[in-house]
Amino acid sequence: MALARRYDPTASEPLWQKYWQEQGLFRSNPCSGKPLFTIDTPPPTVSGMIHMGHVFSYVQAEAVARYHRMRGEEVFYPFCFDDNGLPSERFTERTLGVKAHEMSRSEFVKLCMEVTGQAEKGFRDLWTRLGFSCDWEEAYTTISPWVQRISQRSFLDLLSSGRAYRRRMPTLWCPECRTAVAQAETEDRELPSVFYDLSFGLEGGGSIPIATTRPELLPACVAVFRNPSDPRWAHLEGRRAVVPLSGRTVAILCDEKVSVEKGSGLVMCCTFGDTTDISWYEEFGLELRIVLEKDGRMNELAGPLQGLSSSEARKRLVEELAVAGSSSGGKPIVHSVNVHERCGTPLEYLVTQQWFIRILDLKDDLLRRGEEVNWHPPMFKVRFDHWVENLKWDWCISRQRYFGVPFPLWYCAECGEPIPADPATLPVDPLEGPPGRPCPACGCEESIPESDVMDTWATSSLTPQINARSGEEGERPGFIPMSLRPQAHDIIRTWAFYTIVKAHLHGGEIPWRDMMISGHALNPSREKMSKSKGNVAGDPLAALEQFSADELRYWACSSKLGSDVVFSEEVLGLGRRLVTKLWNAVRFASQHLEDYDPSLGEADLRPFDRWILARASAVAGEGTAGFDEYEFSTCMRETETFFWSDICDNYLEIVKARLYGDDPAARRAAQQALYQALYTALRLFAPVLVHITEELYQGVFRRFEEHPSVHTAPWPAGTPSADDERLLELGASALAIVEAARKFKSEGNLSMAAPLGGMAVTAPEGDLTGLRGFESDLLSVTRCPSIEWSAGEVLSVTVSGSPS
RNA sequence: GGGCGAUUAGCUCAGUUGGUUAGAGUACUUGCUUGACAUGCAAGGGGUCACUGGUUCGAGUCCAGUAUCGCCCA
Repeated sequence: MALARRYDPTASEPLWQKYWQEQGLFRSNPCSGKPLFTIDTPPPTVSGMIHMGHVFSYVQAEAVARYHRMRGEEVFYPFCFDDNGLPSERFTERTLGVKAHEMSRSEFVKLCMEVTGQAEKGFRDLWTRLGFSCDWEEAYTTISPWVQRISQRSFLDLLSSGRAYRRRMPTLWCPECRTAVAQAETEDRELPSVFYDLSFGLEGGGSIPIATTRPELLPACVAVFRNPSDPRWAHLEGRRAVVPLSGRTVAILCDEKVSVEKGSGLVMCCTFGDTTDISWYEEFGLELRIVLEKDGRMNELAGPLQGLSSSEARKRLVEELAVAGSSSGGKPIVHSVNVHERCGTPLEYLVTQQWFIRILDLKDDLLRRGEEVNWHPPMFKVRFDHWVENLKWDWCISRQRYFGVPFPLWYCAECGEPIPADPATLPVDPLEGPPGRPCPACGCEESIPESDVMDTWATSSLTPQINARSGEEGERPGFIPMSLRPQAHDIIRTWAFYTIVKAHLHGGEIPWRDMMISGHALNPSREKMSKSKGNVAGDPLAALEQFSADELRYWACSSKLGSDVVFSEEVLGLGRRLVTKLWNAVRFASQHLEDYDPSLGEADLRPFDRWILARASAVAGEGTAGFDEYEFSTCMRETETFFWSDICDNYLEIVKARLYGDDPAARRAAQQALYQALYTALRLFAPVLVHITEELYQGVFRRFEEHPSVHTAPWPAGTPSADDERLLELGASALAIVEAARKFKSEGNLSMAAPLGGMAVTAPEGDLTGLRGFESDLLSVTRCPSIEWSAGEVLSVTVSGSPS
């Protein structure tokens, strides 16, 4: 069983991945009777971007899965892909250089399937190379028919319970993607703009200054507002303003929402420039003047500007206003603009007909659900709470797009009443045929299919129901709430939030008991990596050419849960160092374990042997406590110290004399403790350093153990006894004696192998007997002929050199 | 503007409920070819725990405020 002189991860890692796959070690078996630990893996969006951020958070969750498997739990750990939806569409458009609206829906969907299928293969290869223990038999994609069926059934349920409603109203609209979007899909960006000073006329003579960043919305202006407490404009009471160029007149109204400090204290209200405009429109019953079309271009209300994009229109209008003397120019500013997170395009507010899930009335319920979930680390619950408290819109779930789950709906051609699909026929695409039943309201036989598709989150918020096969053949009762949702903190407002919404609406429960929230991987300049910023460092596949999977995993698990971490080659180098050290230490130990007999008990163990086992126990206890709180880095740190410092630097050096010596009992005791200590360290490292630990397990430990893999071996339980506590104290004192000897040699520029003349040790009376038990090992490790013991207040050591 | 988090050795970070002299790795210095490993081993130097107040016998830790940075939401 001699191990090679060097470990070659490039050759070994794929072999073990293949071995696990062939052995089916990670297939979950619901009939095993073991306690279930179910993981609601968030299906990554298939948009062609695999980056270190994915590796970072998915590896952390994977290590947790391995830990629970070793704890003897039945781990359900599926993998999956969120392939439907806008990100995939944009990815397909980008990859193939096509535009969705330039072809039929079915043609485009076909292209999307091909492109995402390719990308999914890339993901799967990457996860395999990282040594993931997910159950590929449980893989699903959100576009697959049975997932669509669950998603459509969810919609029909919400429709019949009155939660889903359709309304024509101002909605967030992306002119680039030409679809409605939800509040969660927007983000604020600081963008440069110009604050223009316009001059409005007053009916009956005079003029008033109005500042705006959006002069192109002048044709949509329906009122002017002032703050009622602003004395400057009190004289405008009851008067009307004249809109420049067009000469239309609009009312001058009062509202507290007008900022007195900003601009001139007068603002124009256009339908719609922002959410304030929407609230004024609703509150004051203003006229609706829509000038922007769904593609972001001006319509006939804009007169000569018709057909121009809003930025072109702005330019032209500013020129015309200058000529007409209605604008005195503007000053450049930087302000925060609400943009679509997928494409960065500033959002418009258009009046369109959309489907919504009513959630604004559920804030209290949702906050309570958030309370029921265990958040790790807890601070992220605050982010969830704030999101819920600040919700402004019901959840808009309809998208004027193509590659998504269709609404299972038609509308009556006569009265417009929705005709839901028969649940038995799901999944359906209404574009492919009629509903097969008449209008429930008027009996009319003719129908118009709904051509919108659902928001991708409407489906991916159902991952617990998908994993539970809710309403499907092979339904898994009692699956919800699942044990764990691992995810990164950027998708709390989307994935976590929507999933909690759906679990609340469908089952009146929480989707999972625990959440573990990962941080982000940062590039070396400490910036969040994002493709749009072009600052992505460390492409995972490129990194796997340079570093082994275990090294990457070491990096991902070396920081506290939830904190953002720099992708650092330095930390990867530490991982490499540790893997090498593990290899060398176990290789050395294995040379002395040829004749190891595990059946010999612990009766002959010497104090240092008992000490290293007590340390193993203590470390296992801390590692276990860490993993139970999803703090994998605690386990890694403690185990690394135990392995490197206690086992390698101290214990191995101490027992070398016994291992090489000719006292069989002393040697057997060292073998016993060495084996147990290393086996414990190996298992504590196993969830993270998955390949090297398996290689060492198979090469050295397997012939003494019954488990086919280190990853199915039992997790070392740490239950230090009272005796252990005492041993740890005495061991620390004994090591202080070793340290004194080493210091003596180091200061004398001597080799550690140099012999000493002798040592005089003073120790507290109560420790003396215990310490003398360490004597023979102390003498051999320090190369010292004898120790003179005496009682004293505190431990002190005097070393004398060799007389030669 | 509101909120969350961070600030500890040159660098990257630990520091549990307040309790001796604040730790690790790395970098640095000086040694050591020690019967696994020089990707190693030993020893050493290096910190006003961001700042200002407060509570306490005692504060890196608790409280209030300030500054800088990051993130989330307006």
